[in-house]
Parts: sequence; C-alpha cells; structure tokens
Amino acid sequence: MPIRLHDSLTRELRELTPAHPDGIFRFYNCGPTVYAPAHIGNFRTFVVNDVLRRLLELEFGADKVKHVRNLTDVDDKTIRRAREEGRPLGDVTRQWTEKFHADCAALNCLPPHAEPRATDPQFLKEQVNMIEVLMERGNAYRAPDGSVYFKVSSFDNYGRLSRVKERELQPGSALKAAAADADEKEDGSDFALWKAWKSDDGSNKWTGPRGAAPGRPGWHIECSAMSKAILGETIDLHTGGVDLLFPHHENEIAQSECCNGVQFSRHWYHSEHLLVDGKKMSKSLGNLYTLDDLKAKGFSAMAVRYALLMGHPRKQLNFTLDSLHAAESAIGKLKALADKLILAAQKTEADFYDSTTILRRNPDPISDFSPLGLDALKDDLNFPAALGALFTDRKALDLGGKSVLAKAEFHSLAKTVFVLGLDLHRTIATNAPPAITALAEKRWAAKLAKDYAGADASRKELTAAGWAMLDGKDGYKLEPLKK
RNA sequence: GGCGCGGUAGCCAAGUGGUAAGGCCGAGGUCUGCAAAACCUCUAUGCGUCGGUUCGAUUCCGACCCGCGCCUCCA
Repeated sequence: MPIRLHDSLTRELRELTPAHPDGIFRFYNCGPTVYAPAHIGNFRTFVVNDVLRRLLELEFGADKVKHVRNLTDVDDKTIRRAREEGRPLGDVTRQWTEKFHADCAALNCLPPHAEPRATDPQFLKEQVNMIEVLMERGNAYRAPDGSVYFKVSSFDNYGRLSRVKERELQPGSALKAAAADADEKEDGSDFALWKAWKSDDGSNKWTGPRGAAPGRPGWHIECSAMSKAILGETIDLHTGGVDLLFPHHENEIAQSECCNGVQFSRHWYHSEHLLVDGKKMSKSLGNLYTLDDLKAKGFSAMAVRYALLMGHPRKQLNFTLDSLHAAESAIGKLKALADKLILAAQKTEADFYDSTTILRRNPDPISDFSPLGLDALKDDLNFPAALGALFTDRKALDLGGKSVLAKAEFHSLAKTVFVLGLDLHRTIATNAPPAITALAEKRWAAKLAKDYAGADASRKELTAAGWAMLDGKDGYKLEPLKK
C-alpha cells in the first residue's frame, strides 16, 4: 500500500513519490522562529512531520529520505527579544535553538537531515541571489527606503494554494496590514523580500541585493532559498501548519517559481491547529503550554507526544489536561503489551527499538508481517485509527506459546511504534523533590520492617503532598497523584 | 462579510449507504499488608436539528442551528 497524503493544492489524497532519479524523497518542513520556547501547538506540527518522515523512511528506506527543517533566526521577534535583553541576536537565537533541540529530543522527534538558519552566510547569499534574480526579471522592485518587495501582480498563479482571490479581505485587517509599510509598497498585497535597516534593528544588518540598502531578508525568502540550496529547485513535499498556507507558502511559491521557472513543490501538506480547552492557544487566554509547563505538572514528554497523536492531523485537536492523563494511561498499556511481546518473542527492549532492524530493506517473512495500524498511517496519517488498531490487536492477542506468532507480533508492534515515534519505556518523569524521596524511603523501610502503621502514616503524608507511591516487588515508583 | 474545518457516549476520538473502532473516566471482578499497578468483564437502538433521496442514512443532498480557525505576526 502506497503512502497517500492530502495535498493542499489539489485538495485530494495523492500518493507520495520521489521525483528525482536518485529515488531520494525530498521534503521541507517550515521550522520554528527561535526567540522563546516552542509551545505544544508548534510541536504538534513537528510531531506530525516526524511521523511522516519515519513513515517515509520505512517506505523508501532510511537513506532515501531527505528531511529539511529551517530555523528562523532573524525577524522582528528575535530582534526585539535581543534588544529587550540587551544581548547579541546570535546569543538569543542560540539559546532558544538549544532549547528547541532539547524539547524535540524529549518528544522523540528525529533530527532533520539538515537544519539551515536564515543568517547562515551561505544561505544569506542564496537569499540575496534569489532576490537579485527576481529584481532582474521584474518580479521585484526597490522601494524608496531601500527595501525590496515582491510584485504580486507579476505572478499569474498567485493565490492558487490559498485561493486568495476567492477571499474578500475584511476591511479592518486589510487596512491594518497596509498601514505599517503602506508608503513603501506599490500594492497592498506585495510582500518584503528584503527589509532595509531601521534603528530598531541595532547592529543586525547585512549587505543586501544590488541596489538595495543594507538590512535583513524578509521572512518568506529564507525557505525558498534554503530549500533550493539543499534540496533543489523542485522538491517532493513542503509542509507546515495551516496558518502558513497564507501568506507564507503562497509567497514562497511565487518567489521560487518566478526565480527558477519550474514548479517549487510537487505536494503541499498542512497540519491543523491544536486547540487548548476549545480555543486557539494564546498568551492572552492563558492557555499556552510549553513542554516544560506540562513536565512541571508531572506529565512525561512521551504522554505529550501521545496526546498530540490522539487526533487526525488535518483536524483541529482539542488538547486538555484530561487528554494528557488519558495519554499517560494508554502508553502504560502499550508498554505492558510491548513487554509481554518482548518476553514471548525472546527479545530485548533494545531489539524493540532497533530502528536498523525495523528499517532493514531485505525481505524477512516475519518482520514483514503487515504491521497493524500502518495502513491507517499510510492513508493520510490517520493517527487515531492507527492507535485504535494497536489496542484492538492488544485485546485479540493470544500468543498461546506460539513463538512464531509472538515474533510476528513483536515486529509488527515495534514497527508501528517506531513510526509513531513512541518510546514506551520512557514515560513518567519521577523527578520527585528530595523531601518526597526521603519520605518514600522512610515508608519503604517501615514496610520492609513490617511496621505497617508507620508505612501507612508515610503514605498519608505522601498523598497529602500530591504523590502516589507505587510498590513493586523490589522497589517503588513515585508518581504525581492523578487529579 | 469572504474562505475553510467541525458537531459521534461523562471526556477525547476513528469510521461506514446496511445498522457505531479505540483510549480515558466510571462500575464490577482477579490479585494484593495498605494503596496502586497489571489483567478480565461491562458501559451510545445512537452519530447537532429539520426535511429529502433510498429497500435501508450516522454515512448522500438541502436548509437551519451551534462551535472553531484563517483573512498578510503566527505550527
């Protein structure tokens, strides 16, 4: 079964295939702006893309997928943050890049094969080159202040992706948008390719395209330039959150196709927004969560990943603390299933997560056993259906001592779990404070001494402090109390 | 106003022209110093409302109601 994915341009499911003769599937995923910690809405998109990338590797081979995700390290927000903190721009973006990488690792997202930065001299040059070509071709013009704008009217296909021509701009927003640089632009819908230096930009300025003032690249051009530099003029897939559909991706198409004269991306995919408590996350509503916020509430990063997989990626997903509890419990059950299969198949935990075996190309009748849930993933990334298949299988599972069946089931689960990127054995964060740990030790000692009254007293204290102590055979586990 | 998505059990959420996956929660049970965990069993005559098409609709069509998102900062 081929991988089929919704295409935002044609609005239908289309098979994903590599176009290049080398068989390498090239895909570009718009990355974060590094000026603050990413929130879980951002991570929904990155997790969706991570599953997609894993699925592609399973389908085409680990060495046949090239996944690029950029880092926007210069824009109004990064510059403002640096100015407010009185630090060099590079320091600020480096700090938040590191944080982003740490969060991605915690969420078990594979690093992309390339992660270009907008201010990297190599790519800055690429951006300037593209702008110069666009100016030469009459698709861009220099504004009075030395900025360069893309002339939207010069590209007939403008608006095909977002159907912007069918939209009627709300008077209010159109006016607001036009206000900022109305004097510079020839037309309200034109967008900046190069922004001339202003005093607010401080020391952050670079040599611009010929004829333009020193300044910095506009936001949209970085993706066009870096995609071209790393993946080539035509790529197989370009992805991002729905909010990037317009204007960002529309503008990328315009720039790239006017500059290169060929199709920019063969396929477009957009994942929907994550809602929190039924609303889009925003600082003003106070419903914006970062990974650290949720960790502080005692949830594991893996539960967050699972919760992000609970809805279809092209539908808005309502995220709540309750759904995190549900995720944490569900992971526990899958872990128990994995442990059971590891035992039955006489394998180890390391075998279960061995991606080399999972992605091995040579056919193997056992490990090629059709993994449950995989078809659902290949059918437009239907996460809930895939998870459902896993649990349905879990119920039907009757190993009955048959090791062949156990091995097939083991490989099946390992494959699907790999694609979903769930590290089942990395769950509850037991970062209990020292006082809690000491109390738990005290109770454990009392229990071993059969001082049950003392043990119960300590349990009461732990409960009061919000911690559950789960006794095992040879030790205990501390978990934050559920609700 | 324009464009788009959605309304399925207490919550989250798949899905199909032929009579509703799965997870959480809850209830009961097995087990167990206690408490959990784990495991087993149960939980929508119903899929926003009203019409239409059909032998049959939650699934197709129409109208309406409600929610959410986007409309040039935004994953």
